Amino acid sequence: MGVFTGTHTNKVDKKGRVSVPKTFRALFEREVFQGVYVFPSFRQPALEACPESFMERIVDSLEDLPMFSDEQDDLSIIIESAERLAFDPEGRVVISDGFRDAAGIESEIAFVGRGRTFQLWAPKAYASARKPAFERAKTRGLTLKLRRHSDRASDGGEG
Amino acid sequence: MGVFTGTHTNKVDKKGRVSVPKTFRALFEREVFQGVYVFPSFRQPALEACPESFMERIVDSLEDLPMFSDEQDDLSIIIESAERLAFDPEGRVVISDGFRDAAGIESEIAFVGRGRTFQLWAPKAYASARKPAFERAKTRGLTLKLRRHSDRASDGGEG
DNA sequence: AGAGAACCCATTGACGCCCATTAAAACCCA
DNA sequence: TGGGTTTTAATGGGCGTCAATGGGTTCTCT
Repeated sequence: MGVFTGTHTNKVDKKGRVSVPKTFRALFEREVFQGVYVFPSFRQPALEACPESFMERIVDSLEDLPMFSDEQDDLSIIIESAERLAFDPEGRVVISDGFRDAAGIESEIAFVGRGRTFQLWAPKAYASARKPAFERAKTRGLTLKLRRHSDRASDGGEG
Repeated sequence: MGVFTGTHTNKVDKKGRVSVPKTFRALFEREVFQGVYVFPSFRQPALEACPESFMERIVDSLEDLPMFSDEQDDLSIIIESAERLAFDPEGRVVISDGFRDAAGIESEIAFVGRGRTFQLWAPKAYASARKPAFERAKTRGLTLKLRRHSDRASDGGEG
């Protein structure tokens, strides 16, 4: 299946195009739509990105919230603001001016793997946001309870 | 299935390549991706390494935490900093400059088995980190409660 | 017709692939 | 059990391919 990992920095050209890293593009092979869905993060000065199948998962999850509830209303902004960007023949996408401004992106974009999704950052902003996160992980001694081996993604239940 | 055990030291060449011990590589036979995922440890001056299946397990475990939560954000640094390194035809991988610096690695790398994962150390650093750990285990009389036999991670069992 | 978008082509530099060599462990037979 | 042989892992370096990049051209829609 594969996951988005690592941080890869590529250049934005005059036309606003940027190459999506090959290792990321490889995870789109089984997607019907060859391109990414992008929307602004409301927690960080960055953009969130994912394949179409994951966007559908978000939509489904939103449907689990009560219809007409404040929560559903608010979170729906993800869908409302999401742009659908197709790859060009060389595997590039065009980031709109509005999105670049929102993330403070200028001449370079850092693609940050997040597992089933990834983020787009201005390299500097990412560096300054990541450092404290690493420190927190170190000093607070963060731990992660691993799923048991067989406990596959099947949404079954937790151990 | 097999586990990563023991400590094996190999040389790093001018290109930053290092041979992954054959006994370790043998445990990748059933993996789709022939290579390792590597990320800096935030507990020790070393690098953590694992097969893709284990990295997916980490991703799945992170998904058990709420999307957009602080906790998920902080722990995601594992995935964000993880590099995906493919084996070359001779079973070597390239360790980036950044990673070598982070672990103080120069001309040699010690591969340290950790069961389902393994670590990469500068041999000297490993030697000096291991001694006190062994002493602690001895003096504190550490014990381990074993899982019951059948309590397998029922991932299909062995062929 | 003009603007914007999608496509095509050329360049280059890093990385993956291939071959040759060395070192060592496993094997075989006396 | 020892010596000799064979296989295989580890190492080193040269070369080709492809991902990333930049620019130019065609197409489309208003």
